[in-house]
Amino acid sequence: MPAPRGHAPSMRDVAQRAGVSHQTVSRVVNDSPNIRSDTRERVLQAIEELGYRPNGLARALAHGRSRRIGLLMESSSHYGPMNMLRGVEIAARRAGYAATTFGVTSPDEFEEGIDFLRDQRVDALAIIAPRAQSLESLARVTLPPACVLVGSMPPDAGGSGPIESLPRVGVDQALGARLAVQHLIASGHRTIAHLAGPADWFDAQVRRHEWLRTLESAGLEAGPTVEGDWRPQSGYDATEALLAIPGVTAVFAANDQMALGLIHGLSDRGLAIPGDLSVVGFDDIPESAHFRPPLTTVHQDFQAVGEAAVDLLLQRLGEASHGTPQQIVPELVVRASTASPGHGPSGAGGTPAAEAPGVR
Amino acid sequence: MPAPRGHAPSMRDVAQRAGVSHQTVSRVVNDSPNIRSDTRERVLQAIEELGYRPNGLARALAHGRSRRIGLLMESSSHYGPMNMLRGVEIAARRAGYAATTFGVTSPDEFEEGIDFLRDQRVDALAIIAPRAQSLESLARVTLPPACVLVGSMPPDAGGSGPIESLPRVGVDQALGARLAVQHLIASGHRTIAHLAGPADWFDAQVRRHEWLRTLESAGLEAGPTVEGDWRPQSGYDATEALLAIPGVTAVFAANDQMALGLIHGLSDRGLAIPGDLSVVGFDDIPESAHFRPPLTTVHQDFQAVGEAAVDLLLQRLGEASHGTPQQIVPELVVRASTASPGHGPSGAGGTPAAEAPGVR
DNA sequence: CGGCTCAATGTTAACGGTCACATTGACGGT
DNA sequence: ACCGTCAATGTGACCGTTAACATTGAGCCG
Repeated sequence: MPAPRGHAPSMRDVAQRAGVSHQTVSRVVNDSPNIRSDTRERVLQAIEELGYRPNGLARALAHGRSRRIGLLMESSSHYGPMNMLRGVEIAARRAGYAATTFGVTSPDEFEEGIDFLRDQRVDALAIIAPRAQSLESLARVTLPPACVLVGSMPPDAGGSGPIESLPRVGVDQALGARLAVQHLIASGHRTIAHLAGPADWFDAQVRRHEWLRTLESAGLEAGPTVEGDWRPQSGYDATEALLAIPGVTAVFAANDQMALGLIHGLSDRGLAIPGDLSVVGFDDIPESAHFRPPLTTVHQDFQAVGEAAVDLLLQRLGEASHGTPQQIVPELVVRASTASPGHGPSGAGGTPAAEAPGVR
Repeated sequence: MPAPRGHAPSMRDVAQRAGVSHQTVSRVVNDSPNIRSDTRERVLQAIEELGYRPNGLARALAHGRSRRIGLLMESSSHYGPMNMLRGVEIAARRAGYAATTFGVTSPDEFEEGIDFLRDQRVDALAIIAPRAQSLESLARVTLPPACVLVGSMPPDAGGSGPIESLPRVGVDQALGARLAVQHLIASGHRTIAHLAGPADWFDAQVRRHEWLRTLESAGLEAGPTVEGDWRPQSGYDATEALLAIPGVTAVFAANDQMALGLIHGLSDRGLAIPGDLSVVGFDDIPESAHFRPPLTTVHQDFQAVGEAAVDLLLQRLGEASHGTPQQIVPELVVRASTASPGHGPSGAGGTPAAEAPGVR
C-alpha cells in the first residue's frame, strides 16, 4: 500500500519513479508496441508500487472520446423501460463503455436531459422515450452523431424529419400483438376486446393498431377499446366496460399488469378465466407465470434490445459490430388464461362460436 | 443555428467573438460577481450565437470534481435494488449530480466495478450490495471518501473494519418483518411459518431473524423455514414443504413474488387464502394489490432510500444536507390475504386457535 | 494632487492525459 | 567506414477548463 500523498499519483509520478518519460508510461499503459520488455517491467512495477490508476477524465479530454454513453430515459418505473435501461447499461459496459443515466419524469425534462448529457460529453446517446410527446422536444436540440431510440417504434414510421430518421431498435410490437390476437382467433374467439395502454405511448399505439388490423384481416369486427394507464388498478377498473361489450369472450390486454387487474375484477364478479373470458397479456413479467390462472402473454427480451442498441451505437462510433438485428422477435407464451370460448366451468356471455383448433 | 465548424466551440472561441479573454467568459458562465453588465451581455450573446456549451470533462479535470456519483449495483432485476437505483439516480440529479451506473451480475465483478468507477473519477459512490458476499471484495479496494451502502443492513451490525464502518441507508427491515409477524400473531395465528429469501442476502437474513425473534418474544415456537430464491417459482415449489409443517395457519413470505407463487401453489391444491392459510408478503410491488386475494404486505419507499443515500453523500462532500434519516420506516399494508385462522370457506389443517382480535 | 482601494479584466500555469515529431543508437548493406 | 532504416525513447504542444496572481484604470480621501 503506497502512502497516498496529497493527490492520486499521475503519469508523471510513475515516470519519475521508473526513470522514464511520461510518454513511455503512457505507452505501457496503452500496450503500444516498441517497448523493451525490461522497460515495461520497470514501469509496471512503479505503477504497482504507487497504486497508479489512469485518470479517465484526462484521458477523455485529450483523446476526445469519453468512452461513456448517455442513457436518457423517460423514467416511470414500468417494467419495459426499466429493463431496457438495464440491458443497455450491461451491454455498454461489456463493450468498455460506462453508462451515465438521466431519468426524466416528464417530457418537459427531456431537453434538459439531452443538454446535460451532451455537456457530460458522452460519446453516444441511447434514448428510451416510450411516449410520443417526449420525442417532440428532440426536434429542438442538437443530438450527438451517435444516437439511438430504444423501444420507440411508432406504427406510422413515415415522415423524414431529423427525428424520424433516427435509428431505432426494439421488440417488434406489431408481431407481438399479432401473435396474441391470432392465438385468440385460432382458439375460436370471434369477439376480442382490447384493454389498451395510454394512447400517447408508442407501444400502446402499435398494440392497439395491430389488434385492429389482425381482427380485420380475419374478417372479424373490432369493438370499442377500453384505455388503461398500464397499472393493475386500471385493469381492474376496466372490467365493467369490457364485460359490457356484447358477445365478448376474450380480452387482449396491452400489458400483464392490467391483465392482472382485469383478472382480479373478473373473479370479484364470480367469473371464471378462461371459462368465461380468455385473457392475454403482454410483457411476460416474472409474476405472470403465477397469476391465477397463469397468464398467456407475449414475451419480450429486453436484454437483447439493450444489446442491439449498443451494437448499433458502436457501429456509429466506428467500432466493431456484431450485426445484431434491430427488431427483436417476441414470443407468445401460452399458459392457462386462454382457452376456446365456452370451455371451462361457467359460461357467461359468450357467442357459441365454432369449435376452435387446439391451443397447442 | 451556428454552422458547426470542425469542433464544438470552446471558451476561447466565445472569448474571441466577444472581444474578451477566456477567463471573462468563464466568469460569466459561472456567475461570478464583478463583471460589468454590458460585458456580460456581450459574452452571453457570443455564447448564444456560437451555441457554446461548457465542456464538463475539462471542467471536472481542472476543478478536481466531476459532479458525478458512481452507482455500483449488484444488478439482478429484483424489484428492490432496481428501485433503489432509480431513487438514487433521481435524487442525485436533483442535486446537480450525474449518475454513472455499473451493474454487476456476480460478486466477482464488484472489485472491477469499483476500480472502473474510480477511474471515471466519480466524486462519490453509492453501493447497492444486497448480498454479504459482495461486500467482501470491498475490503480489498480503496474506496472513495464519500461512499454509502444502500440497503445492505446486516442483522449483526457488529465489527469495526473499514467496511462495517461505512455509512448505510435503507428501509428498516427488522421493523418491517416485525410488523408482518405481529399482524399475524394479533390475528390469532400461533404457528407461523417463514418462506425465506436466499440466506446470503442481507434482507433475507434480517427478515428471517426478526421473524424468529418476534415469535419468541410472543412465546410462540418457530418451525423450520423454507428457503426460496425470491422468484415466484420458488414460492410455488415451497408449497408442499410449508403445508407439511404441523398446525401451520400462516406464512410470512420474505417477498411478494414468492408469496404469489405460494398462493398459486395453494390454490392448485384447492386451499383457500386466507381461509386455510394466511399469507403476508414483503415489498408491496405494484401487482400485489391485485393478487387473488390481494396481498397483505410490507411497503417500502425506495425512492426515499435513494434520497437519503444522496443526502448522506452530499453531506460527506461538504454540501448542504437536508438531514434525511438513514432508516426509512416501512409500513404494513393489510389486504385480504390474511385473516384469523379458521375464518373463511374451507378449513384444512389449522390449529383451532383462540379467536383473534380483529384485523384492524 | 499623490497615493490607496477596489472593481474589472487579462495572463499564465496548472489538471493529467494523448499526439506529432525529434532524437538517439544499433544494425546491416555496400 | 558511411549512410539509411528502424526500434526505442524523449520533448513539447495541446485538449478546455479553473485557480492564482498581475494589471489597469477610475474613484475617493486627506
